[in-house]
This record gives sequence, structure tokens and C-alpha cells, in this order.
Amino acid sequence: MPELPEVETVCRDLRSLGLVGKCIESVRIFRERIVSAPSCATFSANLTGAVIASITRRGKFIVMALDDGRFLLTHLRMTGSFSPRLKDTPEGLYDRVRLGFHDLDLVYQDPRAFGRMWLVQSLESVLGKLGPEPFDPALTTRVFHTRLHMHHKMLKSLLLDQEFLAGLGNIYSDESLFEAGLHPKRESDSLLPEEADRLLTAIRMVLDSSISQGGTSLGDGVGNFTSNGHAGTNSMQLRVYQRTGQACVRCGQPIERIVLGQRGTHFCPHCQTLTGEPIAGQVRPF
DNA sequence: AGAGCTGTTACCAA
DNA sequence: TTTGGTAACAGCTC
Repeated sequence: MPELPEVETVCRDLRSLGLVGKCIESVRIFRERIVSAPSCATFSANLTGAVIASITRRGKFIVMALDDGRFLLTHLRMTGSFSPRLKDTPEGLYDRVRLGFHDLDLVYQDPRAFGRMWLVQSLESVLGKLGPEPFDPALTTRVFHTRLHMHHKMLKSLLLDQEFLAGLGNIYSDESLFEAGLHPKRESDSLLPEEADRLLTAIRMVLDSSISQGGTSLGDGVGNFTSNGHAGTNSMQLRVYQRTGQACVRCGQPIERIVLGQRGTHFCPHCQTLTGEPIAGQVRPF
């Protein structure tokens, strides 16, 4: 379920585990469909003996650069997670892939098994179509506005499109639109430069704030996002996501839930107008 | 017990 | 090009 802030948190956790510089001594695959490419046999054979040179993030992908120039990519999809495991501990119910290091194992767990891994020579084949990183300085307001006008699409759908912008999912799309005061159904090519600026600023603020909270954990069931075994605390900061019927923190009106593009969409019908007209009444600033 | 929901994405049809 | 439906899979909530 991880979006950009959760994946960023996972990368930091993996680095703090001390994996950078360590050799992958063994590879065990318990659910073959997790390995997208190459074949499982080749994946295991070619990954064994490689040393992890760095661990970074691109969109919602975890990028482990290896010392031989190849890359181990992981996408957690809905319920994927990494956990350190003492060596010789038994296989867990949702363990899908297990990497053995000299002093510990790293287990990829995934109850729904939607997540995927790739071992590739170049990033292009998997990451090539991804849109810009939200924090890329080259993504100026002007560029963002231009990109918005390249599509005639509802803002909510466009923000979920990883080829438009890399890293947003359902939570942060809704939160960013609220923060920007824009209706989820607003057409992307109708935004004024000032509105595009507000949206980009909101996206960066919402993501940055969540990263500083260690990401968003919802509930405590299996597959829920955690960091170092602990829940991220950003759920406390959510303004609209999963707050259907509750009072808007800005104007007090009830938050509404609709379905757009098959995804639950939460917004304040009073603060997020379709027309972009100024909001009447007593409200707090965004 | 059963129906409907879920943080993601790929694919197909219209 | 865009939206909508379905699918992968399993757990959670009501």
C-alpha cells in the first residue's frame, strides 16, 4: 500500500540495517510470480554473490544498485514489505523471497503477492516510462502547468498516473487536492498557472510532511505498513482520506466520498470547488 | 456468514 | 486519449 513517503521510509530503514556494502550470499524464492524478470533460476543465480552498492527510490520502486552495475528493483504494490530476520529462523506464512547475508536474512513478505522484483542490467526497461519525481527541481511550476495541459483528464486520475508524476497513490492524491483547494474532478487542462503552482506546492508539502512522520500506517492488520516494526504516524495528519462524513478541518462541512476511476476519492465539497471560485464563509487558510 | 471494501497496476473494451 | 470493467490475492470491516 506504500506510496512515495512509505517507500522512502523503507529505503531509509534498509540502509540503516547496514545492507549497503553487504554481499547477497543466498537467494530463496517461495512464490515464483513475485520475480518478474528474469526467470527465477537466472534471478537466483545472478543475484547470488552480488554486493549492494546503494539503496535508493524512484517513484514507488526500491532501487538496489549492485556492485556489478546491475539493479535489483522491487515494487511493493499493495502489501509488500521487507523485514530483517535472524538467520536460521523458519519461513513465515507470507514470506515470498529471502535474501541471505552473512549475519542476517532479509525477507520480502507480501500477503496478497501483488509485489514484483526485477534483476536488470539497466533501469530503462522498468523505470523508463515513469514521470518526474515530485521533488525534482527541474519540475518547475511552469513545467508542471504545461504537463497538466497535455492531458484532458480529471485531476484525481492524472495524479494517480505514474507516467505523469511518480510516487502518488490514493492517499496523497486526495490529500494534495484538498491542500490545494482543487476538486478531484477538475479537468487538468483547465488549471490556471496559479492553481498549478498551488497543486505542486501542496503535493510537495503533503509528501514531505508524511516522510517526516515515517509514512502513513492504517490499522494494524497483516500487510499494514510499518517502519522498523513501528507504525508511521502520518495517519494523524490526514485531512480527507478515510474521513468520510467527518467535519472538514477547514470549514466544518462533512467530507464526501465518491468513486473516480474505480478509486475511493475523499474531498470537501465546500473547500474544493469545481469552478475555482473563491470560497464563501468563515474558513481557515490552507 | 457473507458482501463489499482496500494503500497498486496491467490489460482490454468502448 | 480517456474512462470503465476486470483481474491478480488475501485480509479486514460491518
